Amino acid sequence: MPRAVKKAQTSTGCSVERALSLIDGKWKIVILYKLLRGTLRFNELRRLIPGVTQRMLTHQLRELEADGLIVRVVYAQVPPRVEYSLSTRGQSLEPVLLALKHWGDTNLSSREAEAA
Amino acid sequence: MPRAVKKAQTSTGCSVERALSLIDGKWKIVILYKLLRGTLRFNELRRLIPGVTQRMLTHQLRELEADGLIVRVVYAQVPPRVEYSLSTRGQSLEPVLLALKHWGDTNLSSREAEAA
DNA sequence: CATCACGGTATCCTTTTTGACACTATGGGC
DNA sequence: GCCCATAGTGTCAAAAAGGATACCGTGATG
Repeated sequence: MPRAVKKAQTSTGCSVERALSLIDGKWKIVILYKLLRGTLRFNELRRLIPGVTQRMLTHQLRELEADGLIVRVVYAQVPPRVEYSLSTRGQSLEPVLLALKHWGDTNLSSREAEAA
Repeated sequence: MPRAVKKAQTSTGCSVERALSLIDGKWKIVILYKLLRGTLRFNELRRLIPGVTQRMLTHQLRELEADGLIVRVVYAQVPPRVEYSLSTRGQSLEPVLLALKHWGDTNLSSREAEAA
């Protein structure tokens, strides 16, 4: 998303905007979506999301973590092992994620989505 | 939102992404949100959304129209009169908009939103 | 010894988005 | 005649986001 408003900046003030600023980013929703089903490691996410680069994935994960939507757990092992999972707050996004998916499934039947 | 995926491009294929690409843009959600309550004219929207510039508002409205989410009606008058309202498809987004707002209201109490 | 996997970083470049600002047509009001 | 409002458009430039590519350390594998 071009970018939503900077972190919780009460412009129009509405919570919708603030909410959006947290899930704004080309991959965030997908990441959250994949994590709905459970914990995943960095490269598992990478494989589940075709097209994302390492840099982008790292970047988006860090932002999600900073916004308290996901939890990052590092295991001091070699090779490194880092697990990502939804935080309580992230889990509370489930209804939104599902509403979005439902809408997409219902109103965007692949290509013939031109009928207003 | 920096930008979601280009128009309905089945990357991860998931409908969530496609749905997002339609509502991606710094002002789209707010516009749709304002229109939930009914038809509005260009300058009414402009006044309701502080911070948006004429160019941006026009731009976002055109994209929403192109995606079939809103309807634009021009009255051949002077001064010009253009009314915007949600299309059927746009209206079907209501659950998503509300879920988002509800989540925002519930999980983002202004500033103390740091608790994971 | 060379290579692979893991989970990143760092750097550079391009594309996309957004913002600033000026300009337009027309009719009415003063 | 001059100014106002409406609903834009056009151009330019800045900022932000995203992508490509290379590199790192370590231990196990072959």
